Amino acid sequence: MPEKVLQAVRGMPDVVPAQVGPWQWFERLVRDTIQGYGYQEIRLPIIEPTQLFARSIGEVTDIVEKEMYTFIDRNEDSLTLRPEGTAGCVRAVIQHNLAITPQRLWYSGPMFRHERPQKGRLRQFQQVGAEVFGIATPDAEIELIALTARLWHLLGVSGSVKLELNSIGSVTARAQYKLALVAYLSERLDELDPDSQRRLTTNPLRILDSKNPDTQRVLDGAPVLSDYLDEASSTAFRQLTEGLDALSIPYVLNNRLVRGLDYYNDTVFEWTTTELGAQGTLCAGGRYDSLVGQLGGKPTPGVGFAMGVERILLLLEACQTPLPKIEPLVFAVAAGKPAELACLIDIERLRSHFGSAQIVANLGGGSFRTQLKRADKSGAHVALIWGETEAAQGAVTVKYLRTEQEQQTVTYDQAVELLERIVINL
RNA sequence: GUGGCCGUAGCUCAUCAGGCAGAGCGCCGGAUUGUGACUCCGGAGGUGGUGGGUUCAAGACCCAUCGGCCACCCCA
Repeated sequence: MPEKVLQAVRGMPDVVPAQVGPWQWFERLVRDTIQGYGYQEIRLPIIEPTQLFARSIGEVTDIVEKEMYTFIDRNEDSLTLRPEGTAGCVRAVIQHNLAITPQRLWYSGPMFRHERPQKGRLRQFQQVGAEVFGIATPDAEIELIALTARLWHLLGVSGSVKLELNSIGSVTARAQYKLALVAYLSERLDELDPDSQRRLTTNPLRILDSKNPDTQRVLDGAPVLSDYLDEASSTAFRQLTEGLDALSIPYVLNNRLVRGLDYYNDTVFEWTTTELGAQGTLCAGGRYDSLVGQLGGKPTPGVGFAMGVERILLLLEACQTPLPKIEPLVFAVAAGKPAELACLIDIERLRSHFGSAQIVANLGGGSFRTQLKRADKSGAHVALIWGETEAAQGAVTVKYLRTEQEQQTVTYDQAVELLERIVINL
């Protein structure tokens, strides 16, 4: 079966130019916002030793068991395309001793999970994450949540997102709770859905966020995690909610929110939306005070979150958030040999003068009519015209494409002035 | 990984009781040989996702495969 057309790997789509506008806008906004809180960017490799993920995410999680892109390289080492960002970030922090003093870090890039693609779920997807190392107090959580809340506001989606919060306590508290939960659910084994029955032995806490209504009904009578929290966890959680109250950030307490990765303790949170169907989690995170030590570093508390960029972009679309348009300032039109050379020289001068404004040249010749059609289609504010007449008098014509203003034939310097007036009004 | 729906021009979609494929938009050219958007005229573009089967005949029916969508599972 000769495959005629090579196509992208399933679940790993291209982002074509027509779609790239929202990406760039989002990326800039996120970078500025995160760095505005004093977070520093860290750039991490896409591939890590398989062991790193097995040991951090948890051996019995779905991610490690069946979703990782793992391969043996030429040195016989087992490597894995990262399924999430925290593990690699922690590895780097340990390797470069970055947590001697408290650190705020952020990163972005592609993650890989072999799942069946659907809306808001891809095999290669983009995440932006932020992590705080060396801070054991809940002011770190408050800051991270405030940061994300600010982002939703800036993106114009704050009306469509909801913050869910929980504390899953310390390792020992959770172990005790797990016993109680298993004891309770074992009594009602036949009332649980098959998936939950299976998880009773593998990962009982995950039963809590089962979507099965019958299972949820069984859980109504189950022991509650918050009853098992020790003093320190309860105090920290109270301080967290007090901070959010002070900032008027609304949240919903969800004592069945447990999260899928094993390394969390105490705080876990999720920003969700109902606009995107089944894949409603936009951003999620929590505290992981034992992970650094567990991976061989000096015991250092950590908190962080990761957000899924594609999902947020889908939400922007659903909310019809208006995006700033980027259109060319100038489309340059020229005809006739001397005029083309004059144009060539002048548009380079314009680019030096106007910096980041788009100055688009016509390529490949064509009649004036053709070139002006291209100018119009480009969305440019003005067409600058170099023709025989202009060349003869060392001038250029400024033709306004978006307003009723008359076109003018002027000197280069005057043209720059006219363009500056447009730039100011943008 | 499981289940359901879907796959026709660059895009949005028609057609059909199985009889050699169409529209709108977009694109290119012209009316307007130095002036875009509106209008008019003309044109290019499809081995009907791919491979196989049934049939005199298949884009339409059957199977497989690839891809998309939706849900489950899981998660960002």
